[in-house]
Amino acid sequence: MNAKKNKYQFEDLLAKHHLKKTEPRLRVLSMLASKNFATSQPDLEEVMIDVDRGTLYRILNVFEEKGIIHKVFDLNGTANFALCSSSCEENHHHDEHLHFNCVVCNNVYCLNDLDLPDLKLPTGFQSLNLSLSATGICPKCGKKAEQVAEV
Amino acid sequence: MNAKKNKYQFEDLLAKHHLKKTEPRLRVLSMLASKNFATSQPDLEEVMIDVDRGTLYRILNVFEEKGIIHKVFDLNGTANFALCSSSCEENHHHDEHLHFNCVVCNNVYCLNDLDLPDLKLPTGFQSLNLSLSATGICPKCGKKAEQVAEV
DNA sequence: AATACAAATGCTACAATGTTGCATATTTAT
DNA sequence: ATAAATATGCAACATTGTAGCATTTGTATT
Repeated sequence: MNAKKNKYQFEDLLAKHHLKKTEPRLRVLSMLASKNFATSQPDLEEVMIDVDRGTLYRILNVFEEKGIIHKVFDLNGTANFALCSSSCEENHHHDEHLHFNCVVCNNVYCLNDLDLPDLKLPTGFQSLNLSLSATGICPKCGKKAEQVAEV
Repeated sequence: MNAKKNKYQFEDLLAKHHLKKTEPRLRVLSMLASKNFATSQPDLEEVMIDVDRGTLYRILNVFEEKGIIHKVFDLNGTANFALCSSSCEENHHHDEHLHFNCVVCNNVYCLNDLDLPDLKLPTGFQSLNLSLSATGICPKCGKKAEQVAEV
C-alpha cells in the first residue's frame, strides 16, 4: 500500500528523479500517500500553511512532469493529485484506471486494476491514453446516508 | 445532426424547460450546436462580446441543470459544454459516451454510441454515471502534423 | 569542513475563471 | 395593456492558475 511508503522511500523517489530533497516535497509526498483519494492543492494548503502557494504549485507540477503523481479533475473542475503507480514514466503516464468521483464529498478515488475495453475510435482519432471515470456515491458517504435514514 | 437544429427547435427546447426565450440563450444554443466539439465559456465570450459574462455563466448553469447541455473539463481543467443527446433528463444525464481530449488543440469531442463495459466496482461504491475519456490527437491536428512533416 | 553552483523557496503581483447581489429590463400570462 | 415572474447587465469579489525575481538551501566538489 502507498501508505506504507516511508520517509526513505520518498527520499529515494526524489533522488531517482534528480529532485532535491526538501521538506515541502517530502511533506507533499507523505500527505498524498496517506490518503486513498486524490488531493487538491487547496486541501494541501490547509495543512501546509507555512508553505507558499506558488511553491506548492511548482512542486505538484514537477511531480506530475516526472511521473510521480497524476492529476485528475474533480466535479468542480479543480485539479486533484494522487501518487502514480510505479509503472508511470516521465511524460508517459499509465493511469488507465477508474476515477470515481463522489457527488457527496467530491473526493476522487483512484480504483486501479481494471480491464479497459478495446475501443474502436472513429477514423483519424489517435488515442494516447484512456481513462474511465464514474460519478456516484463513495462507501463513506453511502454509510452516512444509511445512518441518517435510520434515525 | 445537431447542426441541423434550427431556430424553432431551440425555442421549443427552451419552452419545454420553462425557460424564457431570450436572445443570449438562443445564441448559446446555436453556437453549441454548430460545433462538433465542446465549447468553453471563454470561447463563447469571444463571439458573444455583447453578452455579460455573468449572464453567460448563468445560462450555461441552467442549461446544465435542465439537462440541455453537459459539462466536461478539458486538459486544462476548464469547463466545456456540449449539447446533450435528447435522452438526457433533468438532474439525470445520460452522457455515457467517450470524451476525446486533443492534446494539441485542447478541444473535447463527444463521441457517442459506444459500448461501455460492465464494470464491477469495489464494494460500497455506488455508480450513477460512467464516462470514458481519452487523450490523444484529433483528426484535424493529425492532418496538420502530417503536412508539416512533408515540408 | 568549506565553498560554489544549481536548484528550490518565498514573496509579490497578476491573469483567468467561478460566483453572487442587486437594480433594471424583458418576457409571458392575464 | 398591465403585472408578475424571470433574465440581464453591472459590479464586485473569491478561487485557482501562473510567472519574475531576490534570497535561501541542497549537494557535488574540493
